[in-house]
Amino acid sequence: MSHDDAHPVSLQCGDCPIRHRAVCARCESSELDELEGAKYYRSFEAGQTVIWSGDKMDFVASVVSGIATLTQTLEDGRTQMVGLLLPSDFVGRPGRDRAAYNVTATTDILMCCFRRKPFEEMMERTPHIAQRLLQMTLDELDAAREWMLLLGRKTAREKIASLLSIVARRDASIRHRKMRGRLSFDLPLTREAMADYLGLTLETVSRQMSALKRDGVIELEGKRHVTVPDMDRLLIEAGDDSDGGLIA
Amino acid sequence: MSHDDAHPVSLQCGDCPIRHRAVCARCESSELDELEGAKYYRSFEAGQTVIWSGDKMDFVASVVSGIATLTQTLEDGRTQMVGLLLPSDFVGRPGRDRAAYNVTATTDILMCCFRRKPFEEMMERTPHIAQRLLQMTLDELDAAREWMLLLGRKTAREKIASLLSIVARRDASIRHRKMRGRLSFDLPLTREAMADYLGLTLETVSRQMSALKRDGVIELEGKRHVTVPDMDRLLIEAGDDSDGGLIA
DNA sequence: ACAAAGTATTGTCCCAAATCAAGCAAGGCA
DNA sequence: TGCCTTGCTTGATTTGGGACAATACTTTGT
Repeated sequence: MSHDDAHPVSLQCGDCPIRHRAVCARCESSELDELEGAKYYRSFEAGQTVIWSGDKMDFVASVVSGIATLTQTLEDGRTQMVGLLLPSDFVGRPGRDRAAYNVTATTDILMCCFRRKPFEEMMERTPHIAQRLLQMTLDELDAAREWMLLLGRKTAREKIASLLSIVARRDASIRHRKMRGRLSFDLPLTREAMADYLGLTLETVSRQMSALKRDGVIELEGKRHVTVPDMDRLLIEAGDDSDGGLIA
Repeated sequence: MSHDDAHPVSLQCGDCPIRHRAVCARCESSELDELEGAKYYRSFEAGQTVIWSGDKMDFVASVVSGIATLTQTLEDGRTQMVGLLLPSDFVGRPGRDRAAYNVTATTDILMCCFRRKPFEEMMERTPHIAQRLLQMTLDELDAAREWMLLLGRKTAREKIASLLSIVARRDASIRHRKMRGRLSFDLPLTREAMADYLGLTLETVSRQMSALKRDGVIELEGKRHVTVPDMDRLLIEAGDDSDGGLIA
């Protein structure tokens, strides 16, 4: 499938950094023991394709660390990102044996995998897994619908501002900072990936980034490090003043 | 909340037209008995709003008959439809007490409702409900992602052709016809609703409908009845030749 | 230190779709 | 019978962002 990392990683579930957010979040220690026995790790380097849409997919997985993207394409090459996979996100679908999307690592990534069949059987026996997966799927559905509003109705400038505020929010939540006043963070995406996510061309992304910088909404150090002097200002630029709660 | 229909409808779950597709699809007869006792029906007239986004929502429901839309709006009025609710589709989210979207009846509609709290408790006890809801939610997530590709990357003409082929597919599946050659169906949406679904203006929808008619891709009798002389041709116009499998 | 590849910015041109603006057909109802 | 309203179509005009192209900047390898 893909050239996996050679180093066999080994982690105890109890020490796992995504223990409390992933699909196993609700499991009790006995249930965790069973997962512990069935899991295996795979890692991919930045840029590698994890799975091609349409390929046979005999496993499901949780992202442990790193970032990956979920994309769909039209046969003439037009590409749309349909999901951003962050640590604790789930990949694959129980009950389906072929991948529906391309999955690509944008940073080095570590995934905690289970063979699909055993996982499906375990889900039948273990409501805690199914319950958590339902919750995660409902959250993703909400995120997808929020994104539909962005893709269908927002201007290029609003799209960029929305993406920046989402990345800012995620960063703030990981680092336990509050979403007010000045804050800065790294963009984990290239301009092209941003374009694929927002339904724009990379040139338009570049132009709008420059425009937001010119207007003082953001400051840039290098290409990837963004500082937002006034978060409220950015949220107004994003259009959906209220909350805009995407991706936790 | 809204002026419900005065006629108290009563149906046996065993005779329910959506019995095999709704959230209760996997339930056994004992489980069905419990649902039978807790359910109640509500109906809404075409055009009525079922729920406003942000409103308190103390029930969940299945659409029994009729069609409703799920929409999101920006405060300046821009509107994006994020889901089309057909018979057997589920409304509301266990574990959340406020509606995230506007729900509007586009035809007269009948819904099978459950108070939220009892439903949540029942879900804990009844894996069959949770399993089915997970399956339905995963399907909706796939549909939402397919729609993201449409909104982000398709042209107006492709968007219209995609919508028509989806409605045609659904109609064919209900009437047990195959999706080949000549077939015709009613559009359950106004031009404005189509525009909100496709991220276009209603003028563009109208123009592209006319263009597809002029080019012989579709024929129109009145505004709402569409005949497709050659389904394959329409699928090619939709851009995603392969399958394009949205909404079952 | 230089080449080569990948990533980003900027400029020019142009078109698809939005916007603004009538006009038409079909009910509903007074 | 004529007046509204609602839903739809069509036309004229503007514009946001796409397409294509040239030019930087930044890594990485040799």
